[in-house]
Amino acid sequence: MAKTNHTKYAILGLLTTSCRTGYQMKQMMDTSLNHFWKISYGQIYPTLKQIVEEGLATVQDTTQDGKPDIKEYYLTTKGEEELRNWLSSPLETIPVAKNEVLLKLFFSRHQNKAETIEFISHYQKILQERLRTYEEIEQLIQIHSIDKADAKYWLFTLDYGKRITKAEIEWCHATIEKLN
Amino acid sequence: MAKTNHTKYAILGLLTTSCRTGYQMKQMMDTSLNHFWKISYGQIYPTLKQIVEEGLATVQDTTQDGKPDIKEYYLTTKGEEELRNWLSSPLETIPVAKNEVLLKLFFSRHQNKAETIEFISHYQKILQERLRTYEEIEQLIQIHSIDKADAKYWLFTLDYGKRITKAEIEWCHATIEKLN
DNA sequence: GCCTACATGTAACGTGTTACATGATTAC
DNA sequence: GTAATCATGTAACACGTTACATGTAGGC
Repeated sequence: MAKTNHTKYAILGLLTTSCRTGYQMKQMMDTSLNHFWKISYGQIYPTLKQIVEEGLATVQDTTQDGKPDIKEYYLTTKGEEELRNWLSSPLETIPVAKNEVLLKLFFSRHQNKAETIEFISHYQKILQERLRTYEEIEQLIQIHSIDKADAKYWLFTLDYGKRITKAEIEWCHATIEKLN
Repeated sequence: MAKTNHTKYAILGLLTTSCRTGYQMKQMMDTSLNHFWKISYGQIYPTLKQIVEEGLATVQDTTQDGKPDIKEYYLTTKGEEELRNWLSSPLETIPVAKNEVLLKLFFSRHQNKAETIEFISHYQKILQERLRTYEEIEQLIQIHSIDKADAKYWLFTLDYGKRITKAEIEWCHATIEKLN
C-alpha cells in the first residue's frame, strides 16, 4: 500500500520557507497552517532526525547570543527533489474526514429536539468565530506582504477555509429551521 | 484530558439501529455513514468486546440456517444511558481536519503553474463524482423510506456533505481562475 | 527568585489500519 | 473445485498526542 507519510512532506515543505528549526516549524504550523494541518513536537523532532538520516536535509549547530543554541536544518538537492516529487504526485485515496458533529447528529433521534437544536446552534457559534479568525488573518497577510508572491498560496488555503466555514454555517441555519 | 473514544459511541449508536452484528455494522458504515465516519474490523470486534465487558451491551450466539453463526449484540439500559449522555455532551475541541489538498497547495509555488492547475482540476473531478453519489443516495432514501422518521437525520448529514462538496467545487473553480 | 519565551528531546499511551487466519454456506 | 458472500477475530505496525525531562536567557 505504501502510504505516503504526509508529516514528512509537511516538514520538507516548511524547510523551503524561512523555517530552520523544529521550534520555528511548530510556530509556523500553529499560525499559518493551523486550519488544515497540525503537528506536535513529538512528531517534529523524530521526523527531522529521520529526514537527515535519509539525506534529505543537513543539520548545523548554531550558537545564538542571548538565546539557546539551535539546530538549523537545510534541504539538500535530494530533499528538494523528494518534495517536488510529492507535489506532482496525484492524490491517493481521499481520506474520510471523521466528523463528530455528523456522527452525533446521525443518532440524534434518541435525543429531544431542543437538545439537538442547542447542539447545532453551539456549533454554529464556533464556526462564526472561526470565520472571523480567518478574515483577520487574511487582512494581516494583505497588509503586511503586498510584495510577497508566497502569500498567494497561503491566501488560497484561507479562501478554502472561509468558503467551507460559510457553507457549514448555512447548513447549521437550514438544519435548525428543518428541526423546528 | 479524558478524551472520549468516539468509536465506542459510533458502535453504541449503531446498536440502536437494526445492526446487531459486527459484520452488519461494517456494512452500515460503508454505506450510510461512509462520508463522515469509517471503521475497520480491527476496531469493531475489540470494541464490541469492550462494550460487553463494560455492561453496555449483551451478546447472544445465534445459529442461522444457510449462514454461519452470528453474535448478536443488544444495548442494555446502561448502554442507552451512556449513549444519551454522549449525545447531550458538548463538542470538545473541534479537531483540525488534516487536509492533504491544502498542504500540497500551500507549498505549490515550488511547482509550475500548469501542474498546480492540473492537480486542482483533478480534485474537482473527484468532488463532482462525490456529489453525484450523495445525490443518488438522497434519492434512494426518499424513494424507499417515505415513512421512516429515522431517515430525517440521515438526510441532514447528506445535506451537509452536499453543501460542503459544492462549496469545495466552487473553490476549485475560483482558484484555477486565479492561477490563470 | 520566578516567570516567560526559547529550544530540544523521549517514553508511554491511545488509536487505527493492514494483513493474516479461520471457517460456514451457496452458486456456478 | 472454486469463487463469492457471510462472519469473527488477532497481531504487527504506523501514526499521533501527551506528559515529562532538561536546559538557556531575559525581564520583573
